[in-house]
Amino acid sequence: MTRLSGYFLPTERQAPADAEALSHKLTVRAGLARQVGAGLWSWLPAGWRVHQNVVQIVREEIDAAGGQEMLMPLITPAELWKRSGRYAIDEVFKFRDRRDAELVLAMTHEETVTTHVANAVRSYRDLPLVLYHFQTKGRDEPRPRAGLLRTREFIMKDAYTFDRDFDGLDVAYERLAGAYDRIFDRCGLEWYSVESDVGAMGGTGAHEYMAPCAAGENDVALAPGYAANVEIASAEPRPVPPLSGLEGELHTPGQTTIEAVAGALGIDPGQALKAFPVVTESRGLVMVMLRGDHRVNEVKLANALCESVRPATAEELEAQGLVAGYMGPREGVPMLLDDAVHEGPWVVGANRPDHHRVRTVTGERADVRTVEVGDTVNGNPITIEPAIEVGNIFKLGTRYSEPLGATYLDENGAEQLIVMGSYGIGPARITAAAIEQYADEKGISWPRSIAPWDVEVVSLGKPGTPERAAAEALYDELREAGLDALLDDTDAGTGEKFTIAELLGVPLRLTVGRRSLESGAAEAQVRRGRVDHEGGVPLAGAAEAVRELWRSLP
RNA sequence: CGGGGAGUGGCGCAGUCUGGUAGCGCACCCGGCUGGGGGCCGGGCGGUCGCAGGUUCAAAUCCUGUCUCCCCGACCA
Repeated sequence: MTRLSGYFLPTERQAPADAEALSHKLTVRAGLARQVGAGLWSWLPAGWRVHQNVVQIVREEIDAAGGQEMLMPLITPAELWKRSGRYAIDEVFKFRDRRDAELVLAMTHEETVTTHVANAVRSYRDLPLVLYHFQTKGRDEPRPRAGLLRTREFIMKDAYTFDRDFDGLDVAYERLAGAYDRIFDRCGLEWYSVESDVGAMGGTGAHEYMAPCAAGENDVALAPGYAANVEIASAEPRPVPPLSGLEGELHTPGQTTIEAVAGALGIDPGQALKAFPVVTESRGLVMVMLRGDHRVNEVKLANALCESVRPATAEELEAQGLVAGYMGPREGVPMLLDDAVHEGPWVVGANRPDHHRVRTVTGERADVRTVEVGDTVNGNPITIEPAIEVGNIFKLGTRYSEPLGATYLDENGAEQLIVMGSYGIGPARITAAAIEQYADEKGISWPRSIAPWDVEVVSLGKPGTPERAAAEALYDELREAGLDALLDDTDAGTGEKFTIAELLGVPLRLTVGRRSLESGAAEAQVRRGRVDHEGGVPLAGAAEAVRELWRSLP
């Protein structure tokens, strides 16, 4: 029973001055959520309805995939995190209780759930398992941003699978991936899954579920049949003609950038090589060489070298006789060539001021560049677009079962490590993504599956009038028919009611006023596209017509 | 963490440079009109200027310190 009079829906005509992202502005303007502190938000009643709708869809699909819902605490002993090795992560909220015991706000629940499984599971007969919960996560983000998009406290659905071996994990992973597909479809999002980086976590496979939108924090490379996070994407580079007409030493005074060198020599930037000196713990200085028109991808580089990298310092360069602005291959400095760098010839730095030279290059090769627009995959040019990560699935393997001692006895009585997967979804991000993807200049346009209400009845009549009575009757009838209806029975003016209805974004709006009484029908407008439904819906026996119309909505 | 910006009624802002005791629009309350796109008229309530200290006869305004928030980047299971 929801009447707008008396409902806590504080709308704003203007967005907060510091809001940038569309979903941030609309979340506040439509009275869905309010900020408490940096990255800390309260859900207001209307917003919480949306969140709950998303949660219910997720719950149904994870249950259907064999999930068993439970609940683990937000506060956890630091000891667990020290054992798993995650205590050192900066984003972990750490604090102490009155007895000075160290505690942690869980950022996810691998440690906790694995401990339970380690204690309870003894035999291969106890596996497999899919356990999950919806629980608040604490993350001390260095930079919360964009309203609900990146917060320091948020509810996540995190699921964990426990299997006897990697084959079992693959099966569970595929089943959960199928559930994820259905979840995002049902939520009405435009989405795709992309391969993602597993590097630091030591997993064996991972996908991210991305909802494209302007406020997205991730860049995704797309081509027909291909989607990958730019962090790890691979593609064929734009071809460049072989270098010709130049050889030997080149005088390039003051030309310290590829653009300057290419401009002065009249060559394509892709015919010169760029040097990117990095330092790793085990290798020391490594000279990464890329085509001049390409950029280093540090995630791919770190993955290729199997260790973290940092840029070399000026002192380290000098010690090797490398000259900033004119760096090139040099005796005694190991080189790593990007895959796009063939043997040559190339224009490269000569390692002395104001000089480049032409030469061929050889060395270890790896794909370490960032893809860019103009590259191709299977002959198709790629595009790159921003997206919100709304979910991720990850083959953890034994990353947690090993340190936390989660093992079982197999058929032969031999102790084996349990093989795990983890699967996260952020309902708040789904909510924000839906706003981002479908909002127009008037406000939000919810997918019907997650909308705070199914239908909004705008009553234009004053209390006591026949128009108002008709609106009330319609509202009652819709509710009795099982539709989730919102009645605007406030004494606001007509324009204000319509404006707020469009801001709030309920998928179907029915208007009952004088005209309705004359025609015997309530006007119906579909929020998506603001399309008037021809003839409206009859006031007599409206529920059936409304239900049918509602079913046809996006 | 680096760079930039901002804290003045619920929201959006002006006032700060050039100290003189706080103002505008919207919202809100009361009355009336209006009643199909945040309508109109009239009358009201509400802030001590993020916080602390200092200078001064006098501080939103000048000085010092501090807290908070936002944006870009770094970072980000």
